[in-house]
Amino acid sequence: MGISIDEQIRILSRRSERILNEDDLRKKLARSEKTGKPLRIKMGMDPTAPDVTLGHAVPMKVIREFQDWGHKAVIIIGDYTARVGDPSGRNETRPVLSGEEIDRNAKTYVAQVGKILRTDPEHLEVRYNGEWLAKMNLVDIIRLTGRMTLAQVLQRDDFAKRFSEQVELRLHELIYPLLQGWDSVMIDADVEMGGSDQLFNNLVGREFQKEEGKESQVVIVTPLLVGTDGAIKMSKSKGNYIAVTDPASGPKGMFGKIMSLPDHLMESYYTLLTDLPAEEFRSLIQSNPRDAKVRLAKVMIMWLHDAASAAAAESEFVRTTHGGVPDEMPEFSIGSGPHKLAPLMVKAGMVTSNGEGIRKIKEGAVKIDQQKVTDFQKEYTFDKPVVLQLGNRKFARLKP
RNA sequence: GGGCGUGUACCGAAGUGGUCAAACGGGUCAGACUGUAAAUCUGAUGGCUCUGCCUUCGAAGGUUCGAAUCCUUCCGCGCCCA
Repeated sequence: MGISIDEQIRILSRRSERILNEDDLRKKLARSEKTGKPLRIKMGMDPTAPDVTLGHAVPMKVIREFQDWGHKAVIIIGDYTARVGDPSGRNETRPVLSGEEIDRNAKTYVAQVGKILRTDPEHLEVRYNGEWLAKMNLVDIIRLTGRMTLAQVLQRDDFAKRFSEQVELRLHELIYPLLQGWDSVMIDADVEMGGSDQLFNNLVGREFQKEEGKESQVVIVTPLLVGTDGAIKMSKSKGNYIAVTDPASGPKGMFGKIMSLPDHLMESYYTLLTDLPAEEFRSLIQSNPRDAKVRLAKVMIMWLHDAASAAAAESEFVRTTHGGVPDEMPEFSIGSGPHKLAPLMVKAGMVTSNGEGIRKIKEGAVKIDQQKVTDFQKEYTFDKPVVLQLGNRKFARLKP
């Protein structure tokens, strides 16, 4: 394998907010090296929404390092815990999904995770925690809850906060960390990865393993990636996320989303999501933020798509920001007309109502074949396809 | 079971009889600027056959010339006491 343990720790530290604890990790790594037995690196995924985001990608990149050193990722799909709802980092109760929704989401996870992780059976094991949680009966569950006190559970920051602020806190939410901890026992995790908001949950696993007379897992938490709003943690439910499966270009594509990140986020994105050396991107960010962001976008797309898509996304971006028109856009057959423009904009999905379309025309935001439209009452007849444009990001080809 | 409180547009939050399609903030969209879609400034943001009309303020009824605002019932939610 060739890399010293010191070197491994150094590499891991780039994305580690905390390692609990480092000595244990060193011991595990050393033993694994000696025996050739890979470590089991656990990460839980809550299938409450179908997208794996760049937020998940941060701990997953760490897992990928472990895989590259010969260890095994164990991804736990929380099909059962999703029925409970992880309250991490929330100040409100998470909605509980139906079984079908969860299953549907869970299925797509494996493919998405494959963009980041090695997926051969040597390096990846995917488990559903319903596998063992579904078998527990009431007595088992009551015993599990008896392992912790209320005071211990309320140490968790968001629980404590909600409790003291008199925000709703349901009993089932308190059980969530216990279930997640039990997962670690069941799969014999050596290391559990997660965002820093998972710290408490992961430590429960460490504790439970010890109680069961097993070797305790090491807990590594990564910094939380801030979402596209530049303010709060990237999360599916807040809509401030970039998904690993987002298209490279287009109005909702990775390139555009990354370009619209506030500049001050670039350093953390470079650090957490790329492997470029810090000196390199720091100086680029300082000297030319615009180019630094383009570079970031391209690196991300090369990673999650491919080099050709990255180049195409950039050229499309440059063209459209300079008033150009992209090669590809959605097409709509509308018949020759006559048509008023606002309803066409609705049909093309650019606006949600005629009124909004009319407003946009009045604002001077609408163009047909690059010509600004000013009269919202005017009726148009088309004998050949035209490009309808709102702002410089939304395009549709209208065919007679 | 008892008490207090609460339900307003995408979200948060004002409004306690007419001047309310409803302040303000956030978000979103657009305009200007910019070799970033960042930042900043500006505008828009219920629907429509758009200088007017229609439908909204948890639901249903009611009082009134007139209700988001008052009354009745119902539903949802929060906390406290038991």
